Amino acid sequence: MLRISRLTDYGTMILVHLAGPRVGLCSASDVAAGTHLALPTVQKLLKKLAKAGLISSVRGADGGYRLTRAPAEITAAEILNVLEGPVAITDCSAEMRQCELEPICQVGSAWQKINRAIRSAMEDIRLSDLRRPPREFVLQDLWQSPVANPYSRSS
Amino acid sequence: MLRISRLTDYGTMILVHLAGPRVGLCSASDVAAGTHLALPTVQKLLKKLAKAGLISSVRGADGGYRLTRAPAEITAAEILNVLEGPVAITDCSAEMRQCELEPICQVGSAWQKINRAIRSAMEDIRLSDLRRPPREFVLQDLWQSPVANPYSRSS
DNA sequence: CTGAAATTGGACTAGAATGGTCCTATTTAA
DNA sequence: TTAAATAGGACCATTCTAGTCCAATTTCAG
Repeated sequence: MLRISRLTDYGTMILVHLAGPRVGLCSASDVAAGTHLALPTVQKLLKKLAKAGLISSVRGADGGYRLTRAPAEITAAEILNVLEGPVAITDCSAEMRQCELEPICQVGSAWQKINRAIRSAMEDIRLSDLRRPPREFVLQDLWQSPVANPYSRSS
Repeated sequence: MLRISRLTDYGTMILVHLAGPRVGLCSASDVAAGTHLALPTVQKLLKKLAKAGLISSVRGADGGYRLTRAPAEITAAEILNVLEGPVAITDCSAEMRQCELEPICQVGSAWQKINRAIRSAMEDIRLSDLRRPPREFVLQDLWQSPVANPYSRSS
């Protein structure tokens, strides 16, 4: 169905939480409470995000996590890349080598083309755009057809 | 990894084959031979494509399949839709109802935005664009005896 | 020094999804 | 009537995913 995994969605929620207005150093428990996700899952994802350098960690008592960059400096493409792996529509487009079917397969490089389109769409969206607007606003805005979101950066 | 399934890739290869220059009614065996995919897999996919109306079928001896429309009239979005299901980055964006986390989840409608970007990128690409430019020596290969297919297990 | 609160790194498992095959019924040309 | 096709599923092995848990390490506070 061409979808991201649930963990990627969770990871994004976590990043959004860490990008919150007055959030400093957050422990895993803080994040779990803030996002309503299960603690073990949050721990796992925080480790992954830290390893990838999107967030930094402080160990020991009173430790926690925080973003390494401002929310406006982090693109959706980056987030997907970390949580989901590189965007690669097909096996063929994933690897640098050409697949063994290459002399046979009649499908050209269009998948790559689609790939790039997706990637560039996601590079236009920042973590700061992912924060949902205040509640009243959402209620009237959420189910509209392809109209620009007033809160997004590049519209 | 945000990728389409292998079957979707195969299905696209099949459509590309049916969109070939002087291809009329093709039996499943013809398609299997032309694409070097395993016959049962091809049969399964042809049935699916026929059911979705992308191709039409003729039953009985000398039956087969053919495209219902010209290759330039079929978009990649449509193909993905049939083979992979609707493009829906997250569960939230898949269904018309709002998810239960809606009052809690801070992630806004940006996934929908990414969704639309992907969809529109794919509506700009037609089946006719997916055909790779003809290469004489390659086309000859298509009529040779089946070559070991790295994707299929038996025979 | 000791204990509590954290992160780190990985192992483990149940369940779902995927890819692939096969079987039976039906249709149609020769 | 027979052979060559499609139609519609059933079935299974394997992989992937989501979620949990454990043992080790680090650090702050008394």
